[in-house]
Formats: sequence, C-alpha cells, structure tokens
Amino acid sequence: MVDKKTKVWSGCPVRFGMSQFGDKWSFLILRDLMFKGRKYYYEFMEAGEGISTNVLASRLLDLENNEIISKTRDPLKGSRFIYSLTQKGTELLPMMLAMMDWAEKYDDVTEVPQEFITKLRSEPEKLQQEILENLPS
Amino acid sequence: MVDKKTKVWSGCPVRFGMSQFGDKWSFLILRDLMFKGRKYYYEFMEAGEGISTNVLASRLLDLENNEIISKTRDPLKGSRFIYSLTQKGTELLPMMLAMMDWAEKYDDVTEVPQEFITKLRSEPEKLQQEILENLPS
DNA sequence: AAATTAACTTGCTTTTAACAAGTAAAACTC
DNA sequence: GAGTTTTACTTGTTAAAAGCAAGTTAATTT
Repeated sequence: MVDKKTKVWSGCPVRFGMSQFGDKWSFLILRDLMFKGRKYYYEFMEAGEGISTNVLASRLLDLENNEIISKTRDPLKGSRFIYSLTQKGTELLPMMLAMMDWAEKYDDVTEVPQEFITKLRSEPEKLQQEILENLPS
Repeated sequence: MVDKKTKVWSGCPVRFGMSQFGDKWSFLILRDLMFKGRKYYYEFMEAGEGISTNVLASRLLDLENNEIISKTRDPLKGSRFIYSLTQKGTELLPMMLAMMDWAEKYDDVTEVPQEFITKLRSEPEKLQQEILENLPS
C-alpha cells in the first residue's frame, strides 16, 4: 500500500494524493498507461525500470482499489488482463504533464521529443486532448 | 535518498522527477514550503504528519542536493536554519497545483478553501503569481 | 494431453522507515 | 560567564517495506 498506516489521513489534498498514488512505482505505472501504451502486467514488468513482481502486483491493486485504474480480462486472450486508466486516472494527466514540463527543463538528458515539449508549452489543451483521445477506452 | 540505487536513472522525465522528489515526505515538505509558510526544521517536524526526525533530515538534504531547496542560517537567530525553495523548487508549483485540483475533486474531505480552488480553476496564472509573490525570498 | 503464456504468490534477504534517545552549537537568562 | 534553553540534527535499535528468486494457477496454444 502506498500508505496504510497513518490513522487519519484526510484533509490535505497533497496528503490525499500521496495516499492514492504517492510513490515512485505508481507514477511510473501511470506514465506507462498514459504515454507508453502499456496495459499488460508483463509490459509493466518489462518496462525496464526494475520493479519487482510483488511490488508491481501490490501497486496495481492499490491503484485499482483507489479507482485510478481498472482491470478487465482481455477478451482476445483470457490468460491476460488489461489495465487501463479510469476517468479519475486520466485526470491525473495535467499533473503528469506539469511534472514532465519541469523535468524537461532541469534534466539535461531527458528523452521527451522536442515536438511534444513544444506543444506542451504552446498548446497544452490540444496536446492533452490528443493524448486522451489516444488512450484505449 | 529518494532513489540512490538504480544505476542508469536518466532519460525519462517522470523517472527524473521521482529521483528528485519522488516520495511522500518530499511532497509534504514542498507543500509546507509552498503553502504553509513553514521554513524551519522544527516546523516541518511539528506539521503533524508524523515524519521521523532522521527521515526529515535525510529528505531535506536530498532536496538541497537536488537544488530544489536551499538552506541558510537564520540571521535573526543563529541556532536555526531557514529552508526555502530555489527557482527550480518554485517551478514545481504548477505540478502541485494540478495535483491539488485533482485531489479536491476526488477527496470529499479536502480542506482547500473554496476561494482557492475557485481561483485555481478560473485564473490559475493569477493564483500562481500570488503564491510566488508571497514566498519568502 | 502436454507445453506455454500470463499473472500473479510465497519465502527469504536487504534496505528503508519509524521510534527513542542522545549530541552539539548558538543563544537567551540570571 | 555559567547554566539553561532552543534548534537541528545524529546514532542505535526495531519494524516495515522493497528487492530477489522460485513456485503456483488459470487460460491457451500445439
């Protein structure tokens, strides 16, 4: 769990965010869902970040319990599940984009394509719309 | 350290963000600096979140090493230090605001004042400017 | 029916966080 | 100016979480 222990964990929006997706792996899973087109367990595993399988399982379950992602059996192949963002999950996109904007500025080896970052800074609404339209629903 | 181990930790902006401030406590410290006017070690300790003193020390040092915050001796009282946001740190404000916007929507016990959230949604630029102007520099 | 794919779970080790106590430097207090 | 207080930590120990390796289960393909 991202945060299981703290007794009263309500009130502050930042605290709420942290309780819902506030760790490294959750952010990386969200990134995979939003920008990388990944949707299967094994794809998250193979993303190359080095997440442990038990931790991945735990994070996916947390995110699902928090209704940020949902899990459905793949109709084309019943041995696997499709993970996808809920509405609540897609609405984290602005936060992720703000973070990427910042990171691109301060990380000199960032791999964000220039056209992406240009669009992010000139027509953020449009970029966001395009990303949303390209998400599997 | 937020992330000390991963060998190659470059390229992706989300990964970069996580390596710089990617844990619960870092976010809460940033919140304190941005919105709560806290600047002393003991203020972070007393913020009521339950951070351990060794973890706080560690996070402050990480954030300082990452040049997101800076630390100076208080000229008025040399036994304490003033922690403040750098330019790099203040530029995380849009991300934090995006997160708060989201949280306010999904956390039904959020404590964000209505006027704050209204302004955030109607004149975000102006709100941001006001917050920046009120930060100690 | 046997082998493979996909998604986990379980058990163990290592790392990190939480908790409690102690130290050190500056600064007030008498 | 000596002793107490304030502030910011550090150190040591325990508890929790992450990382690692191997095993299990259900669906699917061969």
